[in-house]
Amino acid sequence: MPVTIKDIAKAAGVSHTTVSRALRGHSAISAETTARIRKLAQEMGYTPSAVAQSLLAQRTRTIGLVITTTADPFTVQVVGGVEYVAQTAGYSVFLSSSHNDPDREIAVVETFHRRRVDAIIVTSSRLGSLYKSRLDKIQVPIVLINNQEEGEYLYSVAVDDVQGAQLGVQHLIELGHRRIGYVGLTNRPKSNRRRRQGYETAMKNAGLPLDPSLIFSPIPDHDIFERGHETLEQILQRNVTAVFCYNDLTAIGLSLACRDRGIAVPERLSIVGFDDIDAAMYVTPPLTTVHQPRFELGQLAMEMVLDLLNGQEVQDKTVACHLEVRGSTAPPAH
Amino acid sequence: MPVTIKDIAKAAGVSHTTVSRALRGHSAISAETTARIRKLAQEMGYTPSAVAQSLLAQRTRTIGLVITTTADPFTVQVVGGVEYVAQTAGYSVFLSSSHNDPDREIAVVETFHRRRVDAIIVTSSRLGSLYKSRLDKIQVPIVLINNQEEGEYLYSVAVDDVQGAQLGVQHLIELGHRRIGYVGLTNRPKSNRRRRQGYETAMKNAGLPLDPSLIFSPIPDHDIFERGHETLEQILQRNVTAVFCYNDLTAIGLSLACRDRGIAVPERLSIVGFDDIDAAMYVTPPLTTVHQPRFELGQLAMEMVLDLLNGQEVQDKTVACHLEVRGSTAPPAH
DNA sequence: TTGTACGCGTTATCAA
DNA sequence: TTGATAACGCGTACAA
Repeated sequence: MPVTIKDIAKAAGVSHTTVSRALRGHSAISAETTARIRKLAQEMGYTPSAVAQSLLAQRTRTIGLVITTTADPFTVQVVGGVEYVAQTAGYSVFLSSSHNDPDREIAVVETFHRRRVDAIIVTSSRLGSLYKSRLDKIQVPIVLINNQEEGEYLYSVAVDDVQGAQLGVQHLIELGHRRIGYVGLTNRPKSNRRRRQGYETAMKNAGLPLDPSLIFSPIPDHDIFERGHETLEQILQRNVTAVFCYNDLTAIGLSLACRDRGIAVPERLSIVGFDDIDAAMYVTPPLTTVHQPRFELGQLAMEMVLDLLNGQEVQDKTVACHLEVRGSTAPPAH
Repeated sequence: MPVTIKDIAKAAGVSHTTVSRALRGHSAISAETTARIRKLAQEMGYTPSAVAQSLLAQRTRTIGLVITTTADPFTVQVVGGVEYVAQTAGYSVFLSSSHNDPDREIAVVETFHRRRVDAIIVTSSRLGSLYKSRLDKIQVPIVLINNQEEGEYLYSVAVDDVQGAQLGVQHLIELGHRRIGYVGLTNRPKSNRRRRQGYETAMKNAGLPLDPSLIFSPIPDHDIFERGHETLEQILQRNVTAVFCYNDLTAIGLSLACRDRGIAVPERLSIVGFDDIDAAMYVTPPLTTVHQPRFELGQLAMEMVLDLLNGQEVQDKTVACHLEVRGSTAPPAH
């Protein structure tokens, strides 16, 4: 059993109230007893119980962080950002994985509620709408990262998909490409729509025509190799010199298909991805891609939590991406 | 404020004791009132407070996990393993980074102690010995991962460096290599000694001579490129056809130096690493390496914690590695 | 300047 | 079958 203020009180021959005050530097305690008690506390190895303090204060200085899985590299850096800000502000972080399983995600949130966390941060949830119905029960602010669901008590921090996609497509345009394709992903409808919108904006801004036949939608069920091959077939028929892909995995699948088929990247086809996952740097050729500031997303989410807990007004935030130019893009061949 | 059993008691016109019992399925409460109270609790959105339960039970069902940084890919999978087992067993995990800063590491442990975690798991700590002195204060089991410090209350789970290194060297021997070098790292003395021991065992088992001039020790201060070049110089003078490296970063540095110098890998020099970091798969050629079962390390550490909390005897554990054969090894040239 | 008494939400003991 | 009371460790209003 850890040492309590009562133990110290007994040892010092004072009441536990005096000990409590002395340790907290209360002005109404004589300098002498304060010093004596502090020395004693030090010697006895006293550490206050955050559990008892939490019960009394009705506040735990704790937040719950829900991630999909630690195997997802995206998630990991977000965790770093959240934890960094939390630690600096004196908050502790509960971490739990949902493994992309809605039931587990509910269970995790339930557990956080039992633990009386002061706030919850959720990354890449597929069921943001679920929270709306449970929010009256969990009387706690919930910040969603990269998951824009509307609704009261629901706050969000997200990457600027439109701006990011625009950046990637502009890069291709500046290289001299004119027939640029968009390779989407239908099982992420919202962000897919936004990234496609960024693509279209960039095309329009450059005065390039929007050709619907240049929008490709691989079948999500297939693995990235199959998808890459299928998409490549279509791309080759369309006489496209460059493509912007919904994400890096899609882009890498396509790049591998090109290698299989003997299509030179970037000479014959330039490819731009989105996310900047670790693999993007290591594939051959290294992938030009739109970088998501993951650590910053985590930081912002936690800062938003702190603001909310301080009773401040907050509004949803988006974070700008930047472009990582690598080896998968070049001017068109002819 | 969340709903408490007192609120329910008031609404049901019974004492809070009855509510507590009804919710916990105590046998001495009539089936009727039990049903009535449970229904009420459901409607009012009651969730018991783990904080209050913890205070009473003197047990939080919480553990603290100290990592270096989320930027370290090794760490991340360990977290996954710990969290998986913890969640299954009904424990919640506090996660905190030390950023390899001893002062922060102390602060983190101190915070965990304040939170009254039931146990602490520490990955890749450089100051395991620090815990020995603080252990009387933190009356809690501490499990170290990949950091074998001896001492009471200190438990450890670690990868089997000797076995792993042996595996890597055996592979080279089976390919037909006879002059095999060991590239060490002096700033990790303990694991370096064990991996070197595995190298020596494998050589001896195969009846090969142990030539001290085949042991290379790059200067740790230099970056991996410099180290790679320096080591390569020495290797070329020694007429070695294959090397086993302390870790993947060292191996990759060497591989890059080979590319710079026009030394063909694996034709002219076979290279084996240790760790199996993500990059190992992506470099050219992909690195043959000894895989550390990171997730499993985390699982074992948490299982050890559960055993300890159940009052069972535990002993330190090591986990076997396996070999990932990729493109950086081949039979010797001549 | 210090101490007494109470309450935070829960469970356990004892009594009714 | 149910209820009153105490306790976990701490902070605070009030009293001395």
